[in-house]
Amino acid sequence: MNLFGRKQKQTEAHNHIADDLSQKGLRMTPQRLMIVAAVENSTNHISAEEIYEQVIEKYPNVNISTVYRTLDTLAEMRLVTKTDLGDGRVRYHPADKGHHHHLVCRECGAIIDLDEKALTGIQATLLRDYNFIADLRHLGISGKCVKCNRQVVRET
Amino acid sequence: MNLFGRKQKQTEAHNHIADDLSQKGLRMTPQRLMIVAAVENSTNHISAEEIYEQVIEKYPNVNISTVYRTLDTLAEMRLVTKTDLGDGRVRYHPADKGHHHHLVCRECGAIIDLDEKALTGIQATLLRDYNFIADLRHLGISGKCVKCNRQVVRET
DNA sequence: TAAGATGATGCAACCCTTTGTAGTTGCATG
DNA sequence: CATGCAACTACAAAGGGTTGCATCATCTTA
Repeated sequence: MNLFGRKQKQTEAHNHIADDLSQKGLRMTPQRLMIVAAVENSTNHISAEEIYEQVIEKYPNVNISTVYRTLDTLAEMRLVTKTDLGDGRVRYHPADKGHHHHLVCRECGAIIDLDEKALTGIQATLLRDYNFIADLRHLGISGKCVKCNRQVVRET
Repeated sequence: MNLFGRKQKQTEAHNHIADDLSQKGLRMTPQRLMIVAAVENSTNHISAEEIYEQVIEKYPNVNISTVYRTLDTLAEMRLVTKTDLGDGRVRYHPADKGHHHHLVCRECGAIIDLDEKALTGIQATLLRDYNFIADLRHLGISGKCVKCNRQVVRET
């Protein structure tokens, strides 16, 4: 599936996103085309820097601030998700490729994928008790994995 | 209560933290003394920049990287907590002043305090199903508050 | 098709934070 | 008290990300 979950071919995908953009009075530019393609073609989560490097290979005068601005725009339109795993750089992911969360081990850096259903309970709680619509897509939760915890126990 | 929840007077608090430090082979320095005092005296969450400004008033040649390194050390020792509310700067808080989470509205920036008990359920789930010890102290959850959600509904 | 309006971009500067490094401070041991 | 070692610090530089601004591109309407 592509970024939009409808068609297979990139050109059609881009036509579709171009539609989405123009519905909001925004425009599809060559820069945005390449940024969208980079996110779409990444197998897993991709960083802004990695997107930037892919883009300037074909279009060397694009600025990285354009990459960030485009990604923010796409995130606002809910076409991509931003995830802060706490390692100092934000990762991007096509929104239709499934949502999930990440358990990040503070010690060894291991990343454990966590199904999004695991948190639907608190999402409901927050809505009911706090009138708050929590956006838990691609949440990064820090902590300690079993392996690292065992090590501490051994040492002590 | 002070940062350590035992004595009232700062000097004693600092003696106590000095003990904690030296137990780990670390030292209590004048810089650390002032940084600890700044976190301790803040009524709510304080940023590194704010701590830095307090410190250099009395000790003008302290560098901000020392502030960051000290805060990281204190966080590792679980004496302070770091919270990323998503506004581009991390806040610090004495660990013994109670844990809670924050619901941050993506639209208006409102911050709703959330009791830490609200998330103990998923903490247990993550431990049981994923063998992961989640550190949910002072978590920042982004989303949309009722007020902003109502506005969108009205507009549409 | 010309004019105005609005969106998008590149560039430079800046913000917050981290990191490398060389020099210092303080502790422990002989 | 000298020596060695490890912790600590200031400074500078860099990293990831954002922002202000002037310019450019595109769209609309007449």
